[in-house]
Parts: sequence; C-alpha cells; structure tokens
Amino acid sequence: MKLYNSLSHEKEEFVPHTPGKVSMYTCGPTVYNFAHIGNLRTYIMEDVLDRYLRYSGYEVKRVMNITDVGHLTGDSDEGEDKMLSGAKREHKSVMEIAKFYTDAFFSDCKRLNIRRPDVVEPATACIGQFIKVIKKLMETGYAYEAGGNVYFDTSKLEQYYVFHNFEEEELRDGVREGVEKDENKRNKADFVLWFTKSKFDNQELKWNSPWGVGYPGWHIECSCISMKNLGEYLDIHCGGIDNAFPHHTNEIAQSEAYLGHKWCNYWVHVLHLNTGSGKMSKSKGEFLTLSRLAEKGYDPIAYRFFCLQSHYRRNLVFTYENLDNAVQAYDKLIARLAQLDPRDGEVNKEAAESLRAKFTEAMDNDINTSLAVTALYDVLKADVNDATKLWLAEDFDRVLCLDLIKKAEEKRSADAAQADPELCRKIEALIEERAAAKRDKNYARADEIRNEISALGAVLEDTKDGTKYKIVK
RNA sequence: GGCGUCAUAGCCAAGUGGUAAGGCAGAGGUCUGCAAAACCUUUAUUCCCCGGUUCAAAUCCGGGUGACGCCUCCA
Repeated sequence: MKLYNSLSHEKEEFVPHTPGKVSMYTCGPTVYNFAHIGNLRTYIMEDVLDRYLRYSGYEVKRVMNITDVGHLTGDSDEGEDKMLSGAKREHKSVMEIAKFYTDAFFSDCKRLNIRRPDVVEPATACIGQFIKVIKKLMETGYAYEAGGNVYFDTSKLEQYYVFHNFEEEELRDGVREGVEKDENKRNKADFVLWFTKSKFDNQELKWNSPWGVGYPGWHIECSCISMKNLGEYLDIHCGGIDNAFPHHTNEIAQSEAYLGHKWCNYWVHVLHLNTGSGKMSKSKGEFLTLSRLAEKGYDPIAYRFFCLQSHYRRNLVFTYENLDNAVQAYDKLIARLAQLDPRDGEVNKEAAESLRAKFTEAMDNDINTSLAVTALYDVLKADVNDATKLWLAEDFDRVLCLDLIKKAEEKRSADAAQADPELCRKIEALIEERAAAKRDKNYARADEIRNEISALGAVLEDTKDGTKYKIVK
C-alpha cells in the first residue's frame, strides 16, 4: 500500500514499525463549538484510511485527542483560550462546554459512519504526562523559562522545519490580525509548553507544576497523548493540512527531543473543503454544520459519498450544486443496488476476486477513493450474477461505509410492502379508475387521478405489466 | 515577501511517456395517450499558457499565469 508522506512529499510504500500492526494518531477537535462539514471531511477521510488498513488485515490502534484546554486564539499572552471564550459566550463552565461539544462531535461522527477511535483522550486527563515530558525537556536543555512561561527552544534542533523549507528570517510576524509578537521567545519559532503568567485571570482550569500554577500549551497534548497510548514509535499521524505548520512541526520537535529518536514515519494531511472564497473556517464565522445540512434534507451519508468521490489530497469545493450532484448519484447507486436480487445465484468467487482487485488497487494507491467508487460502478456493470454483485458491494462497503446494503434492502422492502393497507386500497381503487379513464381515452381525467394519487403520497409507474405505485413520503 | 500544493468537459473526477476511465447534469432514442422510472446511444482532436526533450507528452524539463494553503485560531 502506498501513502503520500508529507515528510518526503512523495508516495511511499507503507511499512509499519511492527509488522502487521499499525499505530495511528489523528488530531481531534477543539471542543468549543460545533464541527463544520469541512472539519468532518478530514475525519471522514481518516476513517476511510483506518478502515482500509483493517480491511487489509492490519491490527490498528487509533488514538484521538480532545482539546479541552490550552488552545489559544494566539500563542502569545495576548491570545484568549478558545474554551474559555466559548464558555463565556454560552454562559457555561468550561467543562460543560467541553462535554456538550464533545458529545455533539461524536454524534456527527456516528451519523457519518465514522468509527470511534480505539482511544479518545481529553487533554485535561493527561496533565501529569505533559508535566513529565516538559520536565525532561527542561533537564535536557530543549526548554527554557522566560517571563513565567516555559518555551521550547527550536534552535536546539538540527532541523526544525520538517515539512517546509522555511527560512526563519523569511517568516512573517503577525500575518494574521490580532497576533502579537511574544518578546519572551529566544527564537521566532519557539512555542509555549506551559503557561503560568497569564492575563486570563478567570481561567477556570489550572494545575500545579514545577514552574507554578498554570496550564499546558496546545502542541504538547498531541505528543503526550500519542506517546502515552501508542508508545515511542508512531506509524501514521493524520490531520488537516493547516496543522502541518506549526502544530505538527512542533509535535515532532518536542517528541523527538524527548525520545531521542525518530518518532513518526508517515504524516498524512487532508486538504480543505473550500467555499467559493477559500476554506470553510470557524474563525470566519460562517460555517455549515452537519445538522444544518440534515435540516435541509440532506442525508449525512450522501455527504460522505460527496467526500469519497474526491481525493483527500485535493481541495474540494463545497457548493449546494456539487452536493446535489453527489446526492443524485448516491440515490441512483442505491436504486441500482435495490434492483439486484440476493437470491440470484451463488457468489462467483473467481469473478469477484478480479473485480475486487480494482478496488484494492485504487485504495492501495494512496487511498484513491474516487477510483474505488468507480470500482463499485464496474461491479454493477459487470457480467456476473446479482449475488456476486451484492457480495462485492458489501465487501467494499466495509471501507466506504455508505450503507449500501442497508439502504438497498430498505428500498427493496419499501417497494414490496406498502405501509398502510387502508391507503393502499384507496390508491388501488384510483388506479383502476384511471385505467378505465385511459381506456375511454379520457386523459384529462387520468392525469387528474394521477395528481390525486400524488397528493396521497404515491408515485405511479406505468409498466408493461400494468400500473405500479410507490409510497414516497 | 518566503514556503508548499494544485490546474483535465457545465460540475465531481481517473490518468504517473504509448494516443483522454467513471459518475452527475445535458442531448437523442426505446417504452408511454402524456409524464415519471428504467434501459440504450451520445457528449474534450485535446488536458491553464509559452518553449524544450522524445519516434511518441495531460504525463518529463524550463519559464509564465491562476487558485488554494501555511508563516503562531483552524481539520
């Protein structure tokens, strides 16, 4: 299996540290607000990677953090803690906010068939671990105290900028509005490991540490939560592309300084969901949640399909036109699967294998989900019996998780057994009346009856064998 | 300003040196009184532009242009 590695900027053959086992870490949400569908794109694609590794026979252990402390709107003392500002906004405590949005996040995940990682760990549960790591970094000279805070000294590393060829002098200060230069730092790229001197008097969550009462910086949590649960060697670290610098760069700096050896071999970054003007972003204010989409009548799984039709290393533009396109394709796909008869023959294993190979080839090539979906269409068109087609669809769906079999079965049974017998009799009577009108060439009356039936919530289908109907509401 | 990624039809896209997959939408057809559904057929002489390498380039190289991302909030 080949994966694009942000460290080398190339597709590389994936080889885990321990044969047959994969340790995987994915950056989780900062739970100060709802996740938007752009955030969720990343989690969907990570889920597909996770599931495909399992499908391929790996034993996967996946860990995700929940950022419930320390994530500031800026990294200097001018910044405000996101959790705290979220709590203020909603007149709740930080812990209440964290719980509410953590639950909301996993509820979204569930609706999108995103498997819950094996370990989900909030930052506030690992303070002791953070202190242990920071302490060692102080002892070994990788960290220093200044102005009350503890900073990581990036000049101590041979190579700090691992993802980009940045030159320190070329980096700009305060590109983003509202970010002030922190005069305590020895080097431009240094970052805070532990805050004590804080202008946030009302910071709710504080802990004792060797450097005074305070709270952790943002970057330290991912390193520590990963090392705590997955040990010294991590195979795959995932996240949104925006986190490559500085977040992931800092994670590597502190983890490898702490461990004294290479930490993680493969870095997988998912590109953004864009609107017409750029990435969808919480800080811009306008963002779309999964619930909002659902209110508008969109099936969350259709959104998953929308994401899968594209590749994770491409920007994907969200417009309702594009989403409608995907919805239509998804509905058609389900309709075609629903037409298949599970009792049509035995599964032809030999034919199935060659069709399955297309799917695995696509997925083995840097998780090419767009081609994997094409492999599914190839199955539908293939010259094999229905049982084989359904078997393959079910097999692919272990990774794609588009509810293919479930939705097709639902559709099949909905077509077969109509709901309310009273209503059915009524519709059937109208159909007969319409047939009579048609025989008399009274088409005006026939169309009128079709409208009446439509008002009852059914759609007619004229076939060679007579008129059928479907309850649609 | 620096760094990185990318550019293929109306839209989503595959393609990794051998003559442009697939899906959605559109068009035509079969069926139908009409419609819907279903099925069949069809839709890029050309891959942002200009050069170069090669028997052969969407694919490789050089130079432009544009989009997006990062440069201490983000997935």
